[in-house]
Amino acid sequence: MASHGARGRSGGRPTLEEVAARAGVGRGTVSRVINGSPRVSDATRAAVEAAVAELGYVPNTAARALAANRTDAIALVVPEPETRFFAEPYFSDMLRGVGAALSDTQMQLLLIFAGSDRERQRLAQYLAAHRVDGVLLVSVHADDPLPDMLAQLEIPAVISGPRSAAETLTSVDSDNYGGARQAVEHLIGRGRRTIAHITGRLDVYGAQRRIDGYRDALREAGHEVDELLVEAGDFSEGGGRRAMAALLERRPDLDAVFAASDVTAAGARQVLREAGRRIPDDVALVGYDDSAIARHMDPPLTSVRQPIEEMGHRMIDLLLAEVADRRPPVSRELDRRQVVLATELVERASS
Amino acid sequence: MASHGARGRSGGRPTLEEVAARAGVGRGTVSRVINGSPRVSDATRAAVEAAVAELGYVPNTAARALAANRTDAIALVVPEPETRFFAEPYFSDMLRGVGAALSDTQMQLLLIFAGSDRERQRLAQYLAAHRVDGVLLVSVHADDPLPDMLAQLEIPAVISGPRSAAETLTSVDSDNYGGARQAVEHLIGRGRRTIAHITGRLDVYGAQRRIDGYRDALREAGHEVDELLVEAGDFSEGGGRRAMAALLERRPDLDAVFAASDVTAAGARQVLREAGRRIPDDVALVGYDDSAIARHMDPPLTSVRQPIEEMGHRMIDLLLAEVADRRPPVSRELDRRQVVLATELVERASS
DNA sequence: ATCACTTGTGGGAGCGCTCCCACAGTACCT
DNA sequence: AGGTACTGTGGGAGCGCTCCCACAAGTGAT
Repeated sequence: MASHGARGRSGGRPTLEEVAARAGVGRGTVSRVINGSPRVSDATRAAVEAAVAELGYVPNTAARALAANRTDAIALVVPEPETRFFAEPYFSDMLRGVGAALSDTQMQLLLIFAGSDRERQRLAQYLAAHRVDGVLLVSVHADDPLPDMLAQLEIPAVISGPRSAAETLTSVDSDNYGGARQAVEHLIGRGRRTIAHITGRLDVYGAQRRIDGYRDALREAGHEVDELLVEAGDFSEGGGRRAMAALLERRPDLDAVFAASDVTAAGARQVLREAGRRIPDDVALVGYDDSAIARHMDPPLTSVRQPIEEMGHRMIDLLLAEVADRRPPVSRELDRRQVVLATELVERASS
Repeated sequence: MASHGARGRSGGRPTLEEVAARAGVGRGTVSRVINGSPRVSDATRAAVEAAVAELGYVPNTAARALAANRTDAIALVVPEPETRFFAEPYFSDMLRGVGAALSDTQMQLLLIFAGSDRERQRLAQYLAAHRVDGVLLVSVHADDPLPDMLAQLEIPAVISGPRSAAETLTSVDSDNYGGARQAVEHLIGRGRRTIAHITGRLDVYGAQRRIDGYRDALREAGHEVDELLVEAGDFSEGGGRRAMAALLERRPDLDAVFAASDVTAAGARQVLREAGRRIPDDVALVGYDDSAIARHMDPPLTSVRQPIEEMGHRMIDLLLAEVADRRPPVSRELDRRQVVLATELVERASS
């Protein structure tokens, strides 16, 4: 029944106090040096830094968090049932950007899954406990209560993909409207006349914007918009199959399909093949996301690339700025609270 | 120049003390209830729980961490340059299992990237600061100093994929040897005679085990092992292309290829196509990982599925057990410190 | 009746830091 | 000479918890 381990024993990790003693200064001064305060003389700073190095001092995060009421951590909240989300390359790319942006800072990244009800409840606890300084929200649906909860708790948050045109949270998104236009204009440029669209989930704002882009591109090119050429999908492969089948039934004369995701396009491709349509000879196909699937599809899929990695980077930048500012939740210049990044069409053999 | 916000103000989040006052008990008693100590009478427990509910009390993590010298957090360390790693479905699946296992606990998940030197240095600081209770190590190379560092700091750690047969850390892995055998036996069963192997990175233990499995399967079937049929890859697509080209040059008569990853197989497939070989008619192709790419390849790729999600789950279970045990770093039963999970061959049109 | 445990409880001490007030020292005005 | 301001510094108080000691009350043996 021996007691509690190395707790409190000397020989453990050095504390601020010990560094102070070693450097022959007070506790406050060491704290100032550690935190980069300018109000320290050069000589003192050097002495403290030497002591820190000699002792191998590393600040105790918990103590700092308790005293300063901040955590130096942000959370990336994944509200999807994990299954859906991870299958997409979206996540990996986003994480890459987030990681890159974070590696310049002292911030830690917490990954929080909020798919199931139990997980969401735990998340609510985390947030209530202010266990993180800020939150990154990805892939949120229109009716998700999470954003409002964050606003109420006054926790800085940045969302990828606004829930609507009236999004109140700071958001970073790619230009879904412009991306869709690029895709459709490309198809028109290739001489396609009857261009169908398989949409994403209709409760996702970005999917709506892609529909808008699709319509406007057709209109401006002088094509009429036939609603029989638009079929709802859900970003999934199965959805792509179902939608493609419906479209072929309604408009067997179609000669191009713009799908709201690469996975959707993969589903559509299967149905087109089975129906004996050649790609791109009979039907041109364009996807969205420029995922690994697009490169490996047969034929390789033309796709709209979103700068997801950069989006992750920008989200972090904005979030850290909000965390740092803290005070003015309203007053700040509202200019760049809604960032929209350009997309790029990657042309491959499918169109 | 107003001062520091809501610090210390009443109306903030309730503390243990306030809950105690409300329930008419002492601080210690509330702490006991919160932490599920059995040494509390039922009546008192009920009173405290009521107070907790009424006040919406949530424990302050930082204070708890400081007082108890634990963090209730574990880190998932990704030592690869992020680029490589995330491209693989491996990561997503692993994360899914980890997330699932974690959602039953109070533990948080920290994601730490340790690709660049700066990141590695930060990681060392984290660990030195004991910012996490345990560490999950994925995808570690043979010469990585990380595991030893963890051992020295006495931080519980579990590694996915042992670095060698003599791995000292607790590890969870899939049966690379058996998986390779499955693949090769399958090809032999299909009547293939001249089966090549494109290996993974040779400094990865799992890749070595796959080579062993490949060789043994051939031997036991009475085939001779021709080293001209083995070419080193590196798990990447480019590596697959290079290796395939080399193999075709050396042994143009080959009629099957077992690639150490799906991505490698994708590279090999391109070269085979360009060389005019039909899959599977002329050359059968089998990959490893059963990733999304396998399903979407043309033809769909036969592949060895690893239960990566389950691996993530098991890793967490083992890690939490180590964290909970704490004391006996040596004495514990050593039986299941090296867990190996079975693989499964997913047959598709490529073989 | 006394002793020896056990069970449940209260509250002091202390975890390692940040914040801030106090104050010595110096510089520059009136 | 006195005032005012600023710079650099030390250290008290306190963040919200856990750990543990002390102790009251109950239980059963002697």
